Amino acid sequence: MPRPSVEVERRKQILDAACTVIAKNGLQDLRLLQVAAVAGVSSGTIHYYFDTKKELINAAFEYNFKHSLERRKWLRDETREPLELLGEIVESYLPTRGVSLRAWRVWANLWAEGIRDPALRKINEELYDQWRELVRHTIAAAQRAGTAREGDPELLANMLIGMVDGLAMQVLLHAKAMSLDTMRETCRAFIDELIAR
Amino acid sequence: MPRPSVEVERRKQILDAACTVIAKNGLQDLRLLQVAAVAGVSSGTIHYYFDTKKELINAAFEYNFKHSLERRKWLRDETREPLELLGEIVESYLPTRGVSLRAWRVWANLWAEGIRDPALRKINEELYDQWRELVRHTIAAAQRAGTAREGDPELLANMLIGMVDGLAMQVLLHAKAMSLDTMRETCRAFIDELIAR
Amino acid sequence: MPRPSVEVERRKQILDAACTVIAKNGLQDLRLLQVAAVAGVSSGTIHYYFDTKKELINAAFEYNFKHSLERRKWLRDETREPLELLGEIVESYLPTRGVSLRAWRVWANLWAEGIRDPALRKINEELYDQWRELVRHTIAAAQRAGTAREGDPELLANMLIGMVDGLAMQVLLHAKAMSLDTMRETCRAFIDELIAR
Amino acid sequence: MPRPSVEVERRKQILDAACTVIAKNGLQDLRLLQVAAVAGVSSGTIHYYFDTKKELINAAFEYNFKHSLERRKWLRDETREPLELLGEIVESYLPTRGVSLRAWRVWANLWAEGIRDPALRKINEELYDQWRELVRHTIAAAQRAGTAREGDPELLANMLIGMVDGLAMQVLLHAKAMSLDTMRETCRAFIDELIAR
DNA sequence: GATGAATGAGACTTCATTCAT
DNA sequence: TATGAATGAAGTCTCATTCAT
Repeated sequence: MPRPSVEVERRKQILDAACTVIAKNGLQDLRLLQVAAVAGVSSGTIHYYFDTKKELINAAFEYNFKHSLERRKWLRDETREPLELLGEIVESYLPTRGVSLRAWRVWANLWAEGIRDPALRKINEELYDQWRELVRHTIAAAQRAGTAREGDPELLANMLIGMVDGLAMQVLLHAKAMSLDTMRETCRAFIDELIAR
Repeated sequence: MPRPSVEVERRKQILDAACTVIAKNGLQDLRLLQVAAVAGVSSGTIHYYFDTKKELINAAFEYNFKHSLERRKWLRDETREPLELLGEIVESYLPTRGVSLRAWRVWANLWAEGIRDPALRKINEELYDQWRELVRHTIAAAQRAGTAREGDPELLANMLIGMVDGLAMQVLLHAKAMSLDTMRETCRAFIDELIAR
Repeated sequence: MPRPSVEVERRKQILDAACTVIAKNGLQDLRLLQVAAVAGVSSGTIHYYFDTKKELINAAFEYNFKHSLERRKWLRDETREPLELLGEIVESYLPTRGVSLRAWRVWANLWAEGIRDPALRKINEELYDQWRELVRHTIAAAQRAGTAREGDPELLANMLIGMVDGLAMQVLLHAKAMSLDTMRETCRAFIDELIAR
Repeated sequence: MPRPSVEVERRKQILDAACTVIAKNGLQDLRLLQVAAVAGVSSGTIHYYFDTKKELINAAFEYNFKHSLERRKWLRDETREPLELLGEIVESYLPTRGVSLRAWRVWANLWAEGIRDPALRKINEELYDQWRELVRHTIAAAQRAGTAREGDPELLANMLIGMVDGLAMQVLLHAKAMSLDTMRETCRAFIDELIAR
């Protein structure tokens, strides 16, 4: 009596555990036994759902990506004031506590590994495209609404996204000169002083 | 009869090989035998100079960092026109071919690993501090020279550095929407349109 | 479905193989691969049951000790004539062929290693205590039975045990002046001429 | 200009260091680099004097043996009262502090290793023969002097030597029931009560 | 669906030995 | 004589993967 829901649920459970372990130990020190322990299953079960370690890892990166999109659905809100929305978009991308921090740490591993792995590059590109399109669209809306200056919205979007990504790495690395607050203020200033009219 | 130059030279040789392998294979797939092969020494020699793999890796990251500074000494040139110099600073940080690309790839691995390793965080911080100070100082000089608008130079420096770091990751990952040229134009635009008067 | 007997059985199998290899090669030249080969398992299986080589070795010494006790249970026989029993106790401790010889060789390695390892010292002490108590008790019984002279039974026990241990080493080392037979006669003489009335 | 005395001296220095390391670490954990360090020479020098590690070890055992004889020359004293001398012979073989303790620890390693190595067996046999002959001769002298009972002096010598060897091992292993004092008393009692008239 | 005992390839590391100096 | 940098064979240990249950 196959119960597909069980399989789907168990997969999620394992992938979530994998993300937790990647965030905590890095890809370098990811052990399937530890993923199994965190997921509360046996090592055999991991292989029942994923043929190889590589497959699990890539699926975990994909899971982390999908999860990020899911969490940010509400940012596609055409009724909000664009510039205000832009602020919230950035806010939602800050490496704060909890889920967002775990996601960023997983992402840092994807970047390092993606240099060599086309599958991971594809995942990165998907998120990057969506994230850039969202920002670009919101800036364009602000320009139409007259709250943002003229200027190529795609160019501005790339600036802002690059800034968020680069500063986030410094926050993750606990650079003294780049705390979470400083990052927030820096991004805010970019919006308020260089994008806003 | 001590041959001090031999030890120093051999260390460099091994560290350089390690950087090459990190850039090519990532930390994940770094094998000491491959480092040995690239360096043209035996595996025993690696351990003669470095007690453990971890020690070698950290020393390689340090080497990569010191090497980067060395290569950019000439950017501290007080006689140049500041805004022009700022352009060259950014240009020198682009992940172009050869040495710069290798350095960036090594750096991406340091970022992923540095989340857990305080020693690597320290290396990151040192480079970040120097890089930020250089950019801040150059922007301030441009403001004094009247070629840059008013505005907190530290804030602007953080924006620019974040941007470079974040966009560089996308270039390294071959994101279709962020080629090396697009990155260059984006950074140039930030300087020309938002920093310059 | 747990198969508890499998784990216990496999452990014994490995420990027995370890004793065989220690007796044959000494601790010095004990190779895990050889233990694995003798046990008929893979090297991985050794590590599945014992985290480190050291742990295996100590467990093997413990196993050798427990095994020795097991083999000599029958010597605690209150119905036997004490002096005759004493003779058989000594006889059972002679480094003759087979099991006893292997046990003695393992024991010689424990002695050399125990100088530094408290865990091994403890094992030595346990056997020594039991062995001394058995001899002391038997001598006392002989005295009560009137077949042995007066004299502190503990002192006599220590003399006899020391003698057995020291002479056994010479037998193991094939000293020309101390064959197995000479050892037997020497110990017998001690019992017959110096303990017996 | 060859100065043979230098070579001889250096050899002794290395052999003495080897004994110290064997006593401290056991054969198991003897490292040539550590012997070199204790001897105050380089690892290369060790190999200048000894072709292989095995050769050094065997020479060290030989050195330890010769050293023991040297230290006990004075025990061959025909003018002393035999029974008293016997007591001093035994006393000189107790594993007390300092030199004697080191010698015993080295010896314990020789025993364990000698089971397999004929060269070491030979060293053991030489000491054992001399030691037995000395004890036998002294007991015989006491019998002739009328201070010892009748009885085969070789048999009694073997008993006493076995006892000393066996008890010494327990002292080396810090067995609670066999302290140095208890060993001394046990051996004394054997002489006073079972050998002496 | 799930387990976990067992495997074995492969990695890091050690260390006796060599040899140019 | 003596050094110590360099070697590389060999060993321990790890861990993804398999498979009988």
